[in-house]
Amino acid sequence: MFALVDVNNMYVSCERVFRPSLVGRPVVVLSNNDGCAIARSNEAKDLGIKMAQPWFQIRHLQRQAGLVALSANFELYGDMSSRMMSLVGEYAPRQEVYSIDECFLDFDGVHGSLAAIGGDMRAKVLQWTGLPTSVGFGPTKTLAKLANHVAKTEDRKPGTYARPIAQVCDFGAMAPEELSRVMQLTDVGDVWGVGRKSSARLKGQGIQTVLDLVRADIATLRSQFNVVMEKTVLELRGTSCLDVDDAPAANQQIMCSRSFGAAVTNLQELIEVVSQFASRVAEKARDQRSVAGAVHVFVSTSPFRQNDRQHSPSGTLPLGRPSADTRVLIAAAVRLLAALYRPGFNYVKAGVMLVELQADDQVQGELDLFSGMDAAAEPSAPRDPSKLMGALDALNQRFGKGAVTVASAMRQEPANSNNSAGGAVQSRQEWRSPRYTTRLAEIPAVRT
DNA sequence: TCTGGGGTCCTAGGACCC
DNA sequence: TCTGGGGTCCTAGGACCC
Repeated sequence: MFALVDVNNMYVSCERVFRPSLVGRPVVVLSNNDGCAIARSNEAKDLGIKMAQPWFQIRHLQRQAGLVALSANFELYGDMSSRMMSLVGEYAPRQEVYSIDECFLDFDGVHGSLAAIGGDMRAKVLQWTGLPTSVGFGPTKTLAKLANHVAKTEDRKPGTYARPIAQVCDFGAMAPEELSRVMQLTDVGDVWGVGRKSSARLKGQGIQTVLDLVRADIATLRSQFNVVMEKTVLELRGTSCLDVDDAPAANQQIMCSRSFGAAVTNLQELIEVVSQFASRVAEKARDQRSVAGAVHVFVSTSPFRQNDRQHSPSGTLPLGRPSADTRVLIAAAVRLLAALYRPGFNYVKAGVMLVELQADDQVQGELDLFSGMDAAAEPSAPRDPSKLMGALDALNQRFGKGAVTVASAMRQEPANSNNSAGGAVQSRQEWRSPRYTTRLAEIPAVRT
């Protein structure tokens, strides 16, 4: 039996832990540039705010409906997440952390009432972290996901399923006819793995509900869609195709990209920001002990600025030898950028991606053809990049992000503020809360 | 004025091989 | 006029997830 545990409205719930006055009010958390709503409280959902809806379309609700907007505080959410995950992980032999706010648990071989265990989990996470969670159990991951969805829906809109569903929803303990009824009352698009496109196509064929999908002909679906759809249907029927993955492999790609606070046309500013991104992906690569075989860079104008000429080039540069050295990756990224850049365009976004990643201890060796030859002919490759980069990471760990950085990732001209990363490229973040749990200086004060 | 930032997997089609 | 029959590998693009 599998469980899916997730935090209700994760980012908003994290904020409410430290600002209880936000409980009961419509709250949204905004994306990096205060651009869109990426998390919504139930009250905000009730106002009709959609996921990823642009802020300028809903800002009037501040006055009209008392909507509160907060800038994303990922440092806080990440820390709250690891607290929640470690608590929940105690309950089952295997745990797969699936995203920042949810995990699968494998309860194979665990005895006792799952509903009781689930209730205990929720109570403990709530008491120890302040975060509200939902729990779903099912004989497959897809069913556990669905059970979780059902529990959450019932919590938010009681009566949806005619007969009440417990706060912890266990499909394993449900009579078959009751499970069918629940499936009949659930939209096919709510199934894990059925996205917008597939949902529309399925509905075009008369498959509206989860029950319709379960009863559809699997061979036909396989030929019309793909193996993913086939597995989804098998899982909904109780045949487990997906296992809990408690030792996920290292990422195959590492990306850092961002929209700018304002459009940028100047190459020098782009070089700075691309250098910062390259520096960040280099850190991430070293963190998972990988080296990259190639660097990919893109910049783009805004499709929303209809009067602007559009230009969104991208390119990939293979590295002679795989590397996670910040200097090597910045140099490659900047070279690419210079080749992609055209003057006169309003760029609003850029990104750096590392691809062809491999484990840093499995890099193919090289025959040193230069040894004994003209030393000046050899490219000035770093002698022992790992040592220097290790020191860099240690310093930044101890003294805070950005304490030591490569010069090209810094502002080239005196910044007009005391923030070294200022300028047009700087993200807007008007309403970010303190990083209560990860910075001593921002720890909440308790009055006595 | 103002529109997120990460990732994964699958498939089709082209290049290339013998 | 008539033009084989297998394979593999790579890439771009699409769909999906949160």
